[in-house]
Amino acid sequence: MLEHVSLPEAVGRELRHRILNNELPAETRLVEANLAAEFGVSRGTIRDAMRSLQAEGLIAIVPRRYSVVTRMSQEDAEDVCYARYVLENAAVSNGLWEQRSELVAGLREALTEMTAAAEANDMDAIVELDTRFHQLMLDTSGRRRLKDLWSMLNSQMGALMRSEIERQGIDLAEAVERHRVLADAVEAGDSVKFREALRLHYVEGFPGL
Amino acid sequence: MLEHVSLPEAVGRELRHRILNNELPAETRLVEANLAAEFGVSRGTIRDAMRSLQAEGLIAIVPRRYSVVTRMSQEDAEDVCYARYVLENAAVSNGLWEQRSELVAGLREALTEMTAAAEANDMDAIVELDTRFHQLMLDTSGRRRLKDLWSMLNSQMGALMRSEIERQGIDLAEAVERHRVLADAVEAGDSVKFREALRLHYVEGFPGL
DNA sequence: TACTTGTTGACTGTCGACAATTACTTTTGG
DNA sequence: CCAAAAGTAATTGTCGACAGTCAACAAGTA
Repeated sequence: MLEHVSLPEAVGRELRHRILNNELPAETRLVEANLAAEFGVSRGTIRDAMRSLQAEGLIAIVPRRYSVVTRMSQEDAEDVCYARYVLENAAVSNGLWEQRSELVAGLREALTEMTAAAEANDMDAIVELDTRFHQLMLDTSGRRRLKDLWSMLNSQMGALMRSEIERQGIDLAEAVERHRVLADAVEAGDSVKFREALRLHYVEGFPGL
Repeated sequence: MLEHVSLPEAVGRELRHRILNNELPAETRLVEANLAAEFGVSRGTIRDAMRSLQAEGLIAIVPRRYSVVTRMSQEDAEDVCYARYVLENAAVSNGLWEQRSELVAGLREALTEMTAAAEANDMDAIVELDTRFHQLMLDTSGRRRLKDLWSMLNSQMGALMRSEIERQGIDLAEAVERHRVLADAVEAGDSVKFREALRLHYVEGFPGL
């Protein structure tokens, strides 16, 4: 079954993709009329899409002025990672350890694909799989708001990971390994070990990958 | 200095107010054209405002169908409270205890006003002061994302408090007292006591007031 | 020169109209 | 009498145009 994708949503996806891939680097100004012409839609549609991106923290809208792609400072990076850490940490304190068998299966599958993506140096896949991996944990917690809030941060996290990886040339294999430690901790049902691994994942190893 | 209030923002405020005051009860359908006529603005403006309310979780927009005021279940209430608890708990673990003198002053002031509002049975003021009280703590933490996420939940929290207070006739004086315990814990610099008080505040005493 | 006061151009804010979609009602064929 | 099809009413989705706002520059004043 096909799902409806409204124009604003489609535009939003495209713009998000461009921002995350640095085709629209930080500080780039987004002019409604230009984008409208490029995509062949009305300005209202672009406007709508830009609101979403603003909510995700990818762009900043200065009323009556301009919209601009957000530049993330080192401090911002730390801030996003910390927030994500807090949410995930809280999520695993809730019902995760009871019904974790299927969760583990999902995590293992994601890990397998992630390993392959790391070998192929496929950045897109890595970022997407990282999202899936962590989201699985949030889903299992059954806390809807925690998951919603986490999702809000996700785009910013994606932007962060890409830029960090490209800039500092992070070792993808090591990143995958860190996820494996998390999955191991979940499988072992060791919440203390898990928390420590999560802390390392986000607070120490920087871009949370 | 004056600040600009765009039409969508003004409309959003009014609608938010109506929802929080149950003038627009849960399940009410919001029809763009009707609201546009009532406020004397265009439908696009209403649309914009409704997007904000959706982001705040106050209404649900079903694409191409309708928009409807959200009904919160008991489960939702618990869920929102828990998320708020998680965020505040994390916030106080960061830099709050170092520079807490001015924070305490702010909390005390809010408490004083809250006491007066409770005696006057002024619901609007109570809800607003509760927001201020808790936001002060978030602000002091210096973690921007935690604060942003917390803000997202705030409207839902307001809706919750009102409905709970009206339904169950919660003792306002006791609610104020619980805030006082929190302020005391901050002043004493006792993080253990604070955490416990916060847990009681949200997880036990229900609508987090 | 420094400081204020138009003026201009580029852009966003807002609007009313039309198109598309959905839900509801009526008709039609068995 | 019922089910499928066709038609209709209600509502959202999208658009192009015009009005409002701001930054930057030009012109005028001491």
